[in-house]
Amino acid sequence: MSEAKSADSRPYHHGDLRRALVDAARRLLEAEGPSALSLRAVAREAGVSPAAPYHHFKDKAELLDAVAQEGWDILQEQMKEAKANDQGLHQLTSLGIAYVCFARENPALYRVMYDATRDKEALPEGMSSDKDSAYCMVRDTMIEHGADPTQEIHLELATVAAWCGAHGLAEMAGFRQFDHLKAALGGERPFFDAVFSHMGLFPSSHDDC
Amino acid sequence: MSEAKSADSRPYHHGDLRRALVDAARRLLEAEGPSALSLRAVAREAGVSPAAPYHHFKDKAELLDAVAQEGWDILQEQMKEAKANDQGLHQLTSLGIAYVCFARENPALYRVMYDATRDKEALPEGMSSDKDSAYCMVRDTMIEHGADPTQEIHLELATVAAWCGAHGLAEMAGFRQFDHLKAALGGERPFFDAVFSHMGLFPSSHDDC
DNA sequence: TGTACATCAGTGAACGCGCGTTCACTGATGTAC
DNA sequence: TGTACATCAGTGAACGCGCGTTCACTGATGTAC
Repeated sequence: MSEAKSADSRPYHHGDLRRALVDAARRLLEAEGPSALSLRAVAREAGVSPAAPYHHFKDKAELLDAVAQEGWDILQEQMKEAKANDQGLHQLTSLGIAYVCFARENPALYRVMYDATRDKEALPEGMSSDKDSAYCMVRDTMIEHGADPTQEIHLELATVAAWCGAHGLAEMAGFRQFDHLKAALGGERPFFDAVFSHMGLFPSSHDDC
Repeated sequence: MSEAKSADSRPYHHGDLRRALVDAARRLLEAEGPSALSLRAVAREAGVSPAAPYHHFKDKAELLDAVAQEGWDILQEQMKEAKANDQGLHQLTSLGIAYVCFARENPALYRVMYDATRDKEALPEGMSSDKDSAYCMVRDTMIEHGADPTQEIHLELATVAAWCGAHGLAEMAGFRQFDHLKAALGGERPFFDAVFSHMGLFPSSHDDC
């Protein structure tokens, strides 16, 4: 797992240690879980002394922020792709499935993404009012599919409701209790699809079959 | 905050240290957050030596389990009460609101309740198949209100969808981003109600006004 | 009623550990002349 | 083209800390006779 190279193969100066540290953090995260994510462990994983990260991050929290930020970037990228690969009413469900799949494939990263914001009492990056934030992508998709953009409160509530459903499913998806449902429905994605279709907001991709 | 009493006011034997430790843990939890919940801190808060808890719990995890268990008990109690105080279609929304309010009032406890199960890869207590589990309460309420109990998969999916929505909202409810929505709607409970009503599964208590 | 004794539930000191962070340092790099 | 020097990005040892857990202990309690 470790990226540490033998002493003579790596030059004294790293090149892009900041990048390497964030990568190391992500590797550690998925291999050992969020509780293993100490600054020292990240430095170790990157093959560097415990003091080295301080040339790139003010403190541990700043490193975690960078990791979380990258998580949101990737999630948004994957949602964008999912939306582009689908049309019509299914787009909203595709966004939801992309969201939940991301969380399933990167459970520890997903956790860090929310923890980083909870500690700061700030917004998760993905829910900011930036045009490309994941949150705005969901809201805009709703508008494209007929939600009335002038009914602001209604629109926001619908977006929040969808987001809550997706976040809830993302955190629950791993419970064993659902194994038989996944089996009965033919896999994880059909399971997600079916749960979304029961949420009212998300048209199921099977509704029109 | 500390329950420690002066040396001569507390007898050498505590009486019910197990109880006192769980209480101390809950106090610590809400005052300092989940990260402050060490075994030593709990013992300190209970006014007892760091070794004392080992006469009542095998290790730290077992204490945490007891705390989580108590959390589920309280949540289930509050949901039961909420259901009893409401009738008809609103019952489901009442359950949801009780759930989210509990999480809002005990955010750190709520976190521990889910963390304790994640670590064991087991089910959360509240989602067990016990007759009085919170999960079964939601499912049974759906049946009472017309869901077809013979369509097992459909019924389970609907319950899961509702649970996901509630969990998601429970974790999001504190974000500042929603302050203006809460204000516009007249408080937290109306906000929760409105989000639930956008989830399709939960009839809003305003739908028939 | 009094006493010996087993059991239970505490104490407090100690263990080894990994953590975040700081510090004086040094090796590599790039720029001015 | 060569050299002096400032700057940057690493090192490795050290700091103090709080943690979970163990250990030999001791004070209080309850029971048998």
